[in-house]
Amino acid sequence: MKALPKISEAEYEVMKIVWNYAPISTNEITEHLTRTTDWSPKTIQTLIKRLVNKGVLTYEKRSRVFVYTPLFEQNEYIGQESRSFLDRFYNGNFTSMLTAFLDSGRLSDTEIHTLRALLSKDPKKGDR
Amino acid sequence: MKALPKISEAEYEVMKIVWNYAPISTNEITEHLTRTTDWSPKTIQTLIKRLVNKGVLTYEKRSRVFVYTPLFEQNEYIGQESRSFLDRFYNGNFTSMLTAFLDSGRLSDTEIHTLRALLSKDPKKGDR
DNA sequence: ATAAGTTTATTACATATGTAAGACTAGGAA
DNA sequence: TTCCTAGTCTTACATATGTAATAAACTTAT
Repeated sequence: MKALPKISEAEYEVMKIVWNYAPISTNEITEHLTRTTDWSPKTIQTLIKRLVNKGVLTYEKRSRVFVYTPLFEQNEYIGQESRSFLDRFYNGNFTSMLTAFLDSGRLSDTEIHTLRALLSKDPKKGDR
Repeated sequence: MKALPKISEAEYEVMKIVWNYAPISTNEITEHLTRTTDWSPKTIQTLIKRLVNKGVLTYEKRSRVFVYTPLFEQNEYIGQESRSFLDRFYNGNFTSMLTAFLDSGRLSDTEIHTLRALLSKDPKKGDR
């Protein structure tokens, strides 16, 4: 799996919308984002353009409007980011991260319970 | 807890050394980093300077050399980064992250076992 | 006291990012 | 067919980051 292009923080906000509603036009993206941010439509257009240049989005021209589609799944991207995050801060070790979270008391008893339940489920076949 | 300054990727490499060996001089930092990176000493000095400007490091002058000390703990910083990472990619929800990892088969059976053991330990008193 | 050398400070420059205005173009109305 | 306007493309500018060279300053040996 080759490395996916890096998506900046602002660009990622755009992508959240696109992943959710693709294929989607500039105007639709803008509508969504002006509700959650205070960005000018011009700014949003710049971000979309950059995402196209980076190879994150493609578009198709529908009469006078462009309609955008992502070139890879959100999950793929989140997976890549998660891996690099774990590498950077926990030596690539999920266990270290959990330990740190437990030690810092950032997980509620309920959450701990949920996590334990998740881990006790049957593993998927073919993992080994 | 106020937000800690943002540390860039290259700067973080410097900080890993400083957190490990502080108080530490420019030269010592440089020695460590030239072993693991191909950065010029000049580059490393720039990074150190920026860390001081950002309020990540202080220094003390020992005759002609500066000796640096971090202004906050690595754990604090990793905690902040972890929080913002979880927010950005998993809606602040640790459980979602674990689910994603389990689904993508990125955790070995052994690791799953370790995690479960961790979660079954007595919780620390005073958490609730 | 001064020169030499070591260490710190200033300046440099390209790319990335946040944020946006202005120029250009093509589809649709007249 | 022509013009208007919505929509896209180009340009802009400040800050951040990666990467470093050059200038200035301070210690210490002479």
